[in-house]
Amino acid sequence: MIQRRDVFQAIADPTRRQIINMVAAQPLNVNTIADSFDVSRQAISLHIKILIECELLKIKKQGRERYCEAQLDQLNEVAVWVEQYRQHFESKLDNLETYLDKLKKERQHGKQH
Amino acid sequence: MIQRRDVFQAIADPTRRQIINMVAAQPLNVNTIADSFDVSRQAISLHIKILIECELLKIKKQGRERYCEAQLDQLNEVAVWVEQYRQHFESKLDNLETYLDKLKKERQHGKQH
DNA sequence: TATATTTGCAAGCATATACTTGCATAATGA
DNA sequence: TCATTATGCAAGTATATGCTTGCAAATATA
Repeated sequence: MIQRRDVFQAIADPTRRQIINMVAAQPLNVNTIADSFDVSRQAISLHIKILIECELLKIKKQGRERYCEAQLDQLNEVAVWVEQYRQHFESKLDNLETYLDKLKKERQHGKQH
Repeated sequence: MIQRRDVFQAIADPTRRQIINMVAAQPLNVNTIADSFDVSRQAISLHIKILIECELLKIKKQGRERYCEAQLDQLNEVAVWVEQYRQHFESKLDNLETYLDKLKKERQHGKQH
């Protein structure tokens, strides 16, 4: 049994998924995140550490505070893995395609970078 | 710490992901799956049990053999969760699109039903 | 400067997880 | 019928995981 630390394992924990959810909406410092949970600050701090290791989170130091920002590129790995089975659970392949077309068009003449 | 047994946790293990991969291609009995791995049959049997509990696998008994079939509807939960953050990793959009095109072409003139 | 705040690090603990070996059960086939 | 095959169940073990409490370091504030 080798110690894993990959994205799949990172998002396996519901607390970590919730943390991702919070910081995806807006960057938050460690204590603010910790306050939202019943467990200790240390417990949350460890979750954050794991998310950083998996590069799902990055830290911006601001004085003594550390702001956590979502950095979810690595989720692409999960997306791709799941997508390959989409035909198995829905045949919504076309739907997704439509969705991607829409997204792409939005990018092309939208408010993109 | 409550014992979890959800889809996210199920796919967190690389061995289980590989099992899903195998049976998604074709139904296989327990021993055939186990033979593909270095660990004991029991270890694989437990992984299969977990996948069954999460309804990612179903069993068709055939005599004394138990054939494992992929039943990946539950992966939709993961797909939906990841999709909500797609805007965060949109740069890889084209990659996925290319991938889906490939999949679609395979469907169109492949050995598909 | 003294105190409060934000945070990390370390040690310790209970439970979960992944694995093993041994044995039991049921179906198949000689 | 008896050996073989496919499989599950149970007990045991090592490591991982998620958590706690205590303490230290760095920054901010009175």
